[in-house]
This record gives sequence, structure tokens and C-alpha cells, in this order.
Amino acid sequence: MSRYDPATLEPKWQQAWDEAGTFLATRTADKPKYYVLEMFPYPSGRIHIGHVRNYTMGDVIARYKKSTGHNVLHPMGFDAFGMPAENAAMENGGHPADWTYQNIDTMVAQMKPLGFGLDWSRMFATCDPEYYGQQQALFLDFLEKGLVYRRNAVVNWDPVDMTVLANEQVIDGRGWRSGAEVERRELTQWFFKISDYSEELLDALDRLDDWPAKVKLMQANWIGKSRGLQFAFGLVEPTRGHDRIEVYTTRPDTLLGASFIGISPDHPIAKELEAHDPKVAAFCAEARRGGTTEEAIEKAEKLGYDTGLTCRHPFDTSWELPVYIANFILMDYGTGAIFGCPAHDQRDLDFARKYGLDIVSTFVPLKGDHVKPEDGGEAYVPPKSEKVHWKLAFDWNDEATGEEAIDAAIRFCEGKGVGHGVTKFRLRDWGLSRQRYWGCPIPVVHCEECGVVPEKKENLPVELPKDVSFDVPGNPLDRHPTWRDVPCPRCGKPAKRETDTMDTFVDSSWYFARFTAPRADTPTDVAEAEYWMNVDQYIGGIEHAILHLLYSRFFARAMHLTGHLPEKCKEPFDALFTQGMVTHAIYVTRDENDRPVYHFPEDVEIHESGARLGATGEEVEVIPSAKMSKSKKNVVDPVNIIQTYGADTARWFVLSDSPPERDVEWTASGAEAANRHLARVHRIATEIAASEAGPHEADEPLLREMHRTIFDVTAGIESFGFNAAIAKLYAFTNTLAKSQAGAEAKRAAMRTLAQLMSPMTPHLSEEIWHLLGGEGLIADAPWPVADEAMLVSDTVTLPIQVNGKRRSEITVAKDASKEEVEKTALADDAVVKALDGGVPKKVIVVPGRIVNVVV
RNA sequence: GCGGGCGUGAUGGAACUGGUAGACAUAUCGGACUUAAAAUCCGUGGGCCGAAAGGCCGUGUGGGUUCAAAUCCCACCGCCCGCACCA
Repeated sequence: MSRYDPATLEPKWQQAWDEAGTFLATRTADKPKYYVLEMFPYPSGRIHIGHVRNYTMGDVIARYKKSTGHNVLHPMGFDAFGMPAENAAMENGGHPADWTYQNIDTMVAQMKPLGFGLDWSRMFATCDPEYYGQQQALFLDFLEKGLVYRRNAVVNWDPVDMTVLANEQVIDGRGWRSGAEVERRELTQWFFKISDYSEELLDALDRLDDWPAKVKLMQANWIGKSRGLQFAFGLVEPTRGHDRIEVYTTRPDTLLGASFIGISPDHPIAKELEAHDPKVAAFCAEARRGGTTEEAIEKAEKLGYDTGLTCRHPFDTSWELPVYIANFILMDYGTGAIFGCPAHDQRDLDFARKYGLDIVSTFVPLKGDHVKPEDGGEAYVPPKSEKVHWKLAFDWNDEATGEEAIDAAIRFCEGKGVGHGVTKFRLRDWGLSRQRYWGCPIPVVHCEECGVVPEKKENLPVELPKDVSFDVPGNPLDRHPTWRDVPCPRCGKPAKRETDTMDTFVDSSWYFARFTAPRADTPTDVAEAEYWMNVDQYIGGIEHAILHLLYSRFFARAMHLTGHLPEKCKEPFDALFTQGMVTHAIYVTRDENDRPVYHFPEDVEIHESGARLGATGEEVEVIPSAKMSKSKKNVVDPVNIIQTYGADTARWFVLSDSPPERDVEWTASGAEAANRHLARVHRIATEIAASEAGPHEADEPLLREMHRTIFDVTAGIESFGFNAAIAKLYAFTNTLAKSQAGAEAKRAAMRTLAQLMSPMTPHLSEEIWHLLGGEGLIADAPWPVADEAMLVSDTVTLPIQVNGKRRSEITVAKDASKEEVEKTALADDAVVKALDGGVPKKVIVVPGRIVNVVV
């Protein structure tokens, strides 16, 4: 009897799929399509166990959909531009392209042994000139439609990476990649006009039924819609050309509680005053400082400078409000000026108390004890939907919700000619210029005569020059005269190429569309896109909930507008699934200075009494379930796992135990158990293949269980319940191993088991299929269908509860009437005993479920 | 601060639209086979009482709705995530 030997079995079946072209995506009229896509990897040089989990999930869906009669598109590529390639070139010499393509080769070589059903013929990397040339064509089309523009902007400058960052790439005031504190700089930059789509990108979220609510919520918060009132306070005495201060507020209902006006240190009026008054200048300089760090935001004291200016309240010209310059007011939100309402905003209250300003409540709670802020209480900020009592009202009821009051206040103000209702969004245009070499060149030329001139499409791709060096900081394109100096495409006079390249998020914003026609000489092929789009199932990490997914949604709309995608692709991802990470325990000891020393899992022995270092016997602290990190040494290398156990074991294990959206902890014992189980399945299959025809008495229970398993596993795969599907497969394996059924039934059961396992463990399944005389490849076999008749038996076993506690169970005919069930239940010995002579008040019979006797 | 999610054995987790809580797996312990070990097979596997049959308790805590609650509602505790001087 042959042993389970993945090392020979897996390459054999991979070759068979290759030779048959099993996973090439073909467009045919007779079948529906299914497009499953996992977020493509960055070519770091090694695949990670997280990749294995991610791609295995996609592969389960892809193989399952193939066997249910779909033409499946399941492609793979590489998100290949970006900083690490340049860093490697800076550190070790060489060229980013060489580093990148070598890494891609390595990673492909590591991925192929995992047996993913991918259409490798469609593979591309975003750094291929064929890809980024088409991206340049898209850029030019966007430019023509006004979807890209250039302007001066204060930008987030990363001093370590020496490049500009988008707002989305600044996390807690630091660059998302370098972690360096971000500086402000003014540069001329290219922007995508994503803000034009704020409303639409927000509204369309409601229709993404198969997206996680969490992701939709995060996007909605990011887009940040707010409705408010924009109006102006007139200055009592105009100053240096300003006679009014424009203000935006989302709480116009509190306008009668206003007690001061605050302006940003960057407000035009503040800048005017600053230019003529050193004291103001000193304050503004202080206020601008240190604003970006997390700590500063948390702790920064509210600072104000009384300008001596006063404004008139729009409702009462005799009511004058002082104007302060305040450090907590941002110039780039709203108008850079606010009115302070201390009674209903804690920040304004702190400020008012510090500078001795009025505090006036405009509303109080309907009931309960309330210490008003003017009497020393906290600022009262109820939810907008809560009804409150209005002490100071314009023209609305005494009792109303904040929402009602806001609407009424806007109507009232508009009626009086004081400002107008305005909708604002937090979402800013997407700055895409990067001062880097290893990215897609922006295909324009700067001409002294003609200005910014788009490169001619026939000259695309504008290819990156190969002869560059990275021995000095900055962008090598800036100092590459033969590449940079070109004739103007319009007038032919000497001109200079744009040396900025595109943010790498541009590359990943349309790759999914390119996969539908990866070799087309236009960005997309409309017929192919029409057939294959949308992505039916997109799978990736939650870390891309905002940036990548929002940009892609914008790009899909822009590509529709420029004729590259059909209307139906405006939302390109029909369903999204965000998978959890693979985690691993951290093993740590302490050195003489009590600093942590980390150890690789293979150096640690786990004993009953605890974990010890294999070499020294020193006791090791175990921190369970942490994100894998090289510095913590809690990593497992998929290459080692495949060598030790085979790809099927790795695939099986990463799907078992934990639900796919949650993290799964990699444990050596779990991986061994998975391997043992697959060996067991192989052994049982071998035994069944060799067995002679036997008796048939026990066939029916086995076959019933088989159909139940088909039903449950199918439901599990359809609903991303892979862990539950695997549990059913374990259970069915146990049933099959113990079954006394005849050889024919067992063979059928084993073939079905192999099929149900095939999305997860395709190699072993092919082997068993072959062993049991299955026709062709299991990958091509149609998915088994559960026989409804076999799912229901003639009798059902019902639990009997007395007063909600389970006391017994009875077996009755499936179609027994309620009366019969009730009679049988009440006659049951255990029930009679539990009733203890009591008379049933009521008997609830839920057909097929339960009987509850109420005494 | 605002918004969202989660809490089930020693552990990962299962439980359809409220209907037998703990499927499946890991750890543990016991047994068979073996000179021995591995592998394999059988059993144990929430707590308490009991020889057993069985009983009582049990899904973070407290309350509520219901014939019936891990599931629905309210309050609290704890953990996680997103956003944030956003007017």
C-alpha cells in the first residue's frame, strides 16, 4: 500500500493541470463567467504564509465556481513599483528593475508549488512598460476630461523617503511607509479630481450589498459628508481690507449661544495682523508649531490671542463678539474660522473658561439633573436625534431634536439672508505626484512656449531610463539630461519632461480591469471587459479598506467616463471579503538588562510544564497569537511548510479552525494534525480502492450522510464558512472510516469526499479520484449535488422540553401531525416523570424542531 | 471625544430566520497493538453531586421580553478596530 507522499503526488498533478490548460480563462458564450481576484502582492522577494491563506481562499472559490459550470477568471500579477526596490538599489547597488524582476521570479517559483488554479498566462507586473504605458494613456484621457489637474499645494513631505504623501498616507502625522514625521511644503503637484465624486462614492456604498459593513462605514467616514450653514460675521471696524469673517458650522442651531469668533493662525486676517504686529506673529508661530504629532493633538492646550477686533452677531447688530486667533482651528477645513459656542462644545468651553468669555446654554435636557455649563457643568452635547428643551429659539418649538433644530436654523437664516446651507466633504483630491524614480512616469512635457503639453499617445510608453544611479538622494530622473530634455510635442522647441512619477496606488487602481485583456494595445478591450467584469469576488486585507478600494472605485468611474469600461463597471467589485491574518506565538526570554530576546519557533521545545529553549533548557515566555514579524522571529516560511508537509496540508490548515475573516494562529501541532488527517484520508481511500464488493445493509446511512455533507460543505463554501465546511469534512471522514457499508457505496462516498475536498486539497483529491477510477481530472468534474430526498428521513427525532428544559426526546414520523407529536410526547416516560402529576397548560410543537410542554 | 465590532470549555472555534449549547480540531489523561518508540486504533474530554441512572448549574456581569435567549432589548464591565483640535 502506497503512503501519502505529497512530494511526488503534488508536482504530478500540477503538471497535469498545466498540460491540460485547466485554469486558462476562456470566454465562451455557453457559460456564465466568474471573476475571482485576490489583492495582488508586492514583490518583496518571499511569499508569506498570509499570502498562502489569501490565495487559498480565492482558489477555493475559483475551483468551486469552475466545477459549478462557470468560466472562471482567476489571475495573478505583481504590484511592482515602489520604494523598497529603490531602497535596495541604494543599499546594495544594482537597478530597481533587476531587483524587482528577480523577486517576481522567486515568488512565482514559490507560489507554483501551492497548486493554485491561476491563469498564469495573464500575469503582468505594474512595472512592465506594456502596463504602465497603458496607464499613461489612461492618464492622458483623464487629463482631457478634466479628471486630472495641476496646482500649487501645501503637501505632506516625507523627509526620509523624500517624497510627497497623500493625506491618506499620513498616519498620526507620520509617513505610512517611513514612519518619519511629515513636514509641510508648497509644491506644484498633479491631482486626481476624486472630490468631484464625493457624493456619488458615498451614495453608491449603500448599493454594495456584498461588502463588509465595516469597510463601507470606514469609507463613509473618510468621505465625511456634513451639512451646515455658511455665513459671515461683519467686523465692527473693517481692518486691512477685510470687513467680514466667513464661518462654516454644522450646528447653526447653537448660533444664539455664540460668545466668540475664532480664526486659524493661517487665516488671511491673522496673516495680515501678523505682518504688522510682532506679538501676533510670535503667537501664530507658536500656534503652528508641533501641531501634527499624536501627543500634541491629545494634550495641546487651547491657546488663543485676542486680536481686539470684534464682530456683530448677524441677528442683533448690538451684540458684539471678540475675535481670537486660536491654535485649534485648521485653515484647510471649512473656512478656517468658527464661532465658539462654549455651552455645547467642550473645546469651546475650555477656551471660554480660560479667557473669561460668556457661556450661554441654548438648550437643556428634557429631564434629569443637569448642571449647566454656566454653573460649572460640562458642555452639553446630546446626540442630534435626541429631543431637548430649547431655551433660546428662533422660530421652532420648545422641544425638538438637534436635527430638526439644525434644519430650522438653516431655513431661518436663509430666510433672513444670513448665509446658506452648504454640504461639505472631508475627502480631498488625490495628489499623485511622487518625486521618485521607480514609478510610472507622468506623460507630460513642460515647454516654455506651450506650458504643460501632453505626450503624444503614439510615443507611449514614456519608458523609465535604465542608466540611472541611486548614490545621491533625490530623484535620478531630475538629473538625467538625455531623458529629461526632449522637444515639445506641440511646437518642437527644447522642453523638459515631467520628472515626477505616479503614486503606486494608481497602479493598483485599475489592474483588475487590465486582467480581462492583459495584452491589449489599449488599456482595456471593451468586449473582454464587458464579459469578465465585474470582479465577482474580491479578497484582500482590511488594511486596504480605504485607500486602495476608494481609489479603485474612483478609477472605475473615470475609466467609464473615458470609454475604457462599460457603465456596469462603475462599482468594479461586486463582493468584497476581508480576510484575517495568520498569527504565531512569540517566544521571548530576557537578557541581563531585562531586554527581550526573541527566538525562532524551531529553537523552542514545548513541554507540559512550559516552553523551553532546546539548546539551553532556559524557560521561555510565550506570547500567544501575535502578528508575524521578522524582528519578533515568530514567522513560518511557506516554503519550509510545503517541503515538510506538502501544499495540501498548508492549504487545509490555513482554512481550518478559524473563520476566514478572523486571524488564525499557526501552530506546529495544528499543521501536523492537518497532515495526519490528509494521510488518513489517503489511507482510507487506498483501502476502499482495494476492497471487494460487500453487503449493502449499511449503505443507506452512509449515503444519507454523504448527501448531508454535500449540502453542508456547499453551503459552507458559498458563505465563506470554510472552517465549518472543513469540520463537516472531518466528521464525514470519521463516518466513512467506521462505515460497514458495501464497497460500491464506500467508493461513491470516497469519490464525493475527494470532490468536496478538492477546492482545499486539490492534489490529494486528484490522486484519490484517479485511484477510484474517476473520469478525467477532478478539477473538471461537475460539483456533486445533494439529493433532496436523501436529506430528509422518514422519521425525525425531536427533543422534548418541559418548561424550557430538555427532558427527553422522541422519534416520530416526519409528517406526523401536531396532535400525534403532542400525544407521543406526553406519553413519554421521562416527560411523565418530569410532569410529576402536573397538568400541561400548553404544549408548543415546532414541527421538525422541538416540543415544549408548559406546566 | 465620535463611530463600529467582539466577549461561548484549558485552546481555536461550531450552533440555520430565537428551538437539544460546546459540532470539528488541538492540548490532557486512560487503554489496545509493539521488546520499545513512532504510526495506527478505541475511549476521556464545561463545572458540581452521584457507583450508576440521572440531577443541578453553565455562553463577560446584572436585569428584561418569550413557552423557549449564546442569539432580541436595556444597563454595566472588559477587549479590539476605524476616525479625530473636522467647527
